[in-house]
Amino acid sequence: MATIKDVAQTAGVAISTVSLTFANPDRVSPDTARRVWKAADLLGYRPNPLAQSLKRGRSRMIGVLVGDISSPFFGRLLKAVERRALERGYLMIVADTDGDPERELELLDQFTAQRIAGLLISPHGSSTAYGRRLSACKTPLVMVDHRFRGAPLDYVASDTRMAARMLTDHLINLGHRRIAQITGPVQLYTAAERVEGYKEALQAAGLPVNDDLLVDGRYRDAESYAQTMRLMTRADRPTAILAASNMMALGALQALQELGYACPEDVSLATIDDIPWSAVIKPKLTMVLQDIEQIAQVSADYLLDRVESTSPDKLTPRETVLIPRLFIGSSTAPPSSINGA
Amino acid sequence: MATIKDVAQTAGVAISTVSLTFANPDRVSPDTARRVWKAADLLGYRPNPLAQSLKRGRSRMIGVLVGDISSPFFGRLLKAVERRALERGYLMIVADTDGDPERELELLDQFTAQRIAGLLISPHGSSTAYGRRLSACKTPLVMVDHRFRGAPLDYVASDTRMAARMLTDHLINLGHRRIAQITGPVQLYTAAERVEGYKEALQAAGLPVNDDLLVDGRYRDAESYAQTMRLMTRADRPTAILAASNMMALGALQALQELGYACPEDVSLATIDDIPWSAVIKPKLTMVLQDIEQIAQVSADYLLDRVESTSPDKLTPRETVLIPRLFIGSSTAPPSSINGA
DNA sequence: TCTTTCAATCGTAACGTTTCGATCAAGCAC
DNA sequence: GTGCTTGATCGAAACGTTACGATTGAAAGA
Repeated sequence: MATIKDVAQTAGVAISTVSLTFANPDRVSPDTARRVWKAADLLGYRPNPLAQSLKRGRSRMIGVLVGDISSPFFGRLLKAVERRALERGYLMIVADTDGDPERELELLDQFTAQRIAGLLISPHGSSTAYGRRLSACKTPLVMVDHRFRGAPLDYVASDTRMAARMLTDHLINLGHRRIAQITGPVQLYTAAERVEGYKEALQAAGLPVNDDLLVDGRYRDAESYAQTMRLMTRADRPTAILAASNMMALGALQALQELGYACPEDVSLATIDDIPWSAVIKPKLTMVLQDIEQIAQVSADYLLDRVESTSPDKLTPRETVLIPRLFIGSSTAPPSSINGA
Repeated sequence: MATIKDVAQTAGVAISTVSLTFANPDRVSPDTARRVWKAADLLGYRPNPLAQSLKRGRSRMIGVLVGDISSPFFGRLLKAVERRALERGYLMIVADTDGDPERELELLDQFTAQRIAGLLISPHGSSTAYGRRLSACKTPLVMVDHRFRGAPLDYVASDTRMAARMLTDHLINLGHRRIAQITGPVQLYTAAERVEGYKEALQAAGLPVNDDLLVDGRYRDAESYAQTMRLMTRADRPTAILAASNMMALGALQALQELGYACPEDVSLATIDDIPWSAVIKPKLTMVLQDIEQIAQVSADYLLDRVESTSPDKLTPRETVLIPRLFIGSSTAPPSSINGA
């Protein structure tokens, strides 16, 4: 591959002049610029990003660290982030943490060793040691979807507490009194928020909060399936279930079907997050939708703005919390008189 | 960050000795090695991958270039590839080509400029110029899922022709005679193969191949929806539909539902590729499953084997074509007497 | 005792950039 | 003609490694 040296030679100028021509064309004479460009063109010159990054101490790559690459949410997020980053001249390097904070920190180290320009992270840790590590990171960081409380970092997500609140309100309005939530792991920010939103709604309606009705589905379909099985075989089984994620909604739905409960006749089901194939799932699930592409674009822009800022750490943390949209499907209905409160 | 120089200083040895210690510990005295390791540990030294890559002319990253990051197939593939690559000490950089060959080649250039060690690619081009560009690439390449005919490159995928054949055979065995296929864009390898498998099955059964029954759904749900609408409103409508991808199966299913056709009573539907939420979709779709994790692991290994080989281009191209598995759901049944042939 | 050999270690030249201070010639005022 | 300014260009050092040839010093062979 042609190097800057070759270009300099064929253009008959010094290496530094070639470099200058690309960095700041106005500072060389029009004639020189033309000669340099012609030579570069002729040789098919492309600057070596490795050399550039080494010199500059920073590469034109952003890292993305998420809990599960293969989930539909992150799939769409990654796609949109990659597109936005590319538009702004950055490549994307991604890794899967499996939701494990240890792994996450190790990957964080690997990424920063690569001198990435910035990192989009969905943080899964909760310990203070973990928090220290996050805050100590010198490369720009933006939290997306999940958040670590107390870390003064940019944060982009949709209002997940409100999402839970909207769905719970909806179920209450339909007349439900025994509403269960299949939650995520509560040490996770989003999971905790969804519990909060749920409680808020109940309290606002003057309904008691019954901890028995909060079961941990670990954000996984299999766990949710099992929890739903347990939930629905209890004497005081709920008349409505709020699944805190789409995967868990599917687990729950499957359990209901296998137990022979009709939805929404016997039990209502509502969920957070869109399901790609929601159109063909019967019943059509009642859910709150997030604008994933919007989250992706805003977070990528936050990150790159910070990256390109002259004093990245002096920027005060920004936050965007998007309002989700309630979609009422056919999976929720008033409780039947047999089961109703 | 500590550099190799700092380590050398605190260990009281030359820089080159530190380098040698990490590269080939047996070639330094045990005492020196211990001192170097201690110093490195003390300073928290991590070699700068940018410097290493610049010197070596190759980085420890692999690129992945796919048509749609957000599709469930590639989501799972990426996850497994990333894991395997990481195990072998490589990071993954990924980009979305949107199925556009132009974009693909541009990205290929960007990736090779980064001196990636190797590239996993799902090639979407078909022109000879495109083929030349692929073959001219000096970094190791492995084709996955899609393939460019005639390029002497490693290739990993499941036997997609057989998949189509299996499903068509199944439908024929049930008694169907008018079987439509909603195909992908036929200039794509996988799409063409799926058509071939379908034709093979028909011919083997002595049935005529009717080109009217082959409609292009472009591997997209919306297109498939429209094509199904068209297909099912014809006088000689098919009694069975084979959708060449999961997305297209969903589009077709939705169209059927909206037209009021019961599946499988009025029309059978079968599809290629697993659907993550197949469990809760009614009816349970008859489909062929591919072992995506296996594809991912084999392709990553092919790529890294080639990367780490001393003469990568002398290795003869390897090929793994996995046998898919037929799952018979409840979406296929014998044709009803009214519509039957 | 004098070479020879060999393992251990070292110095240095790359890899391809960027950046900063130095140089140079031309234009201008005096 | 001298001194200044200014715009264009240049040379060289640096970024953090690797790898090769050179240099040790001590053990081994004659």
